[in-house]
Amino acid sequence: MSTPLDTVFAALSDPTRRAILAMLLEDDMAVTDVAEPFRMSLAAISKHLSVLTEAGLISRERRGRVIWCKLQPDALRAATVWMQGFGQFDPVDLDDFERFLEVELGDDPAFATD
Amino acid sequence: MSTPLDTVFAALSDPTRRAILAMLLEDDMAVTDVAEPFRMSLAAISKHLSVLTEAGLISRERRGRVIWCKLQPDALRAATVWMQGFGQFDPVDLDDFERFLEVELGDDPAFATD
DNA sequence: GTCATATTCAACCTTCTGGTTGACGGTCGG
DNA sequence: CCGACCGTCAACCAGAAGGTTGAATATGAC
Repeated sequence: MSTPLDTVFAALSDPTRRAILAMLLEDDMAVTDVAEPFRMSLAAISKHLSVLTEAGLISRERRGRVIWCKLQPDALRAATVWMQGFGQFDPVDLDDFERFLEVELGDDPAFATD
Repeated sequence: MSTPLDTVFAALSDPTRRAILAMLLEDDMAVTDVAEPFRMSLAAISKHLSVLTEAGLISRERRGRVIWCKLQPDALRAATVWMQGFGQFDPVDLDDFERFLEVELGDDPAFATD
């Protein structure tokens, strides 16, 4: 058996999946477009999207030929409750977050920045 | 290569490790005492503690024969920054957190409540 | 209907994970 | 010094994770 918290944290533990979430923060995207910047097969990305869907972090909706991926940030709520219980967290400056994301993407070996 | 965020989220994805962190929230503990409530070997718990140490979530300090485990909640900061970037998080009621922990412990198949 | 596009499925491989057991090394008590 | 206790290490195992490729499916365009 695995709790929601298990699957959410496990989903977040992969840098490719976090990069995908960051991309979806901008806008909804088709699967093919999500896959484009990564140096791995479409099938691999499709699997990552399944993991994110299982965790409730995104939803997928078919419109015509295209499947659109949409962020579902509410799934992070339980995880946030858990973490905040450990205390002492200052409110976060969103500019920090932007910079943070850039560094993270740069660090993802599967993310083609070139 | 794996980023700090990878290892922190991976560490948190296991219910046994989250239970250990919750126990350490109360007080520092010796390894043997950490292991006591779980239905698994001491060696297995030792491995879990290594994972938590690698992630920076706890520290271990030898005093005499006994190794004391201590929570290092600062390691959660980067993860918290990441998650809060995804928005809309109300401040958390700590009573909720207490109840949450109990439910979580009850759900961990390796945690002997009997 | 046919062809191209969009996405998943299935089989496979390799590496990582979480557990086991048994042997080992450090430290205290007598 | 000796025996008991505390914790880790090493070897092993089963299963999950993350990637590949190639075939299959579904829809839209013509």
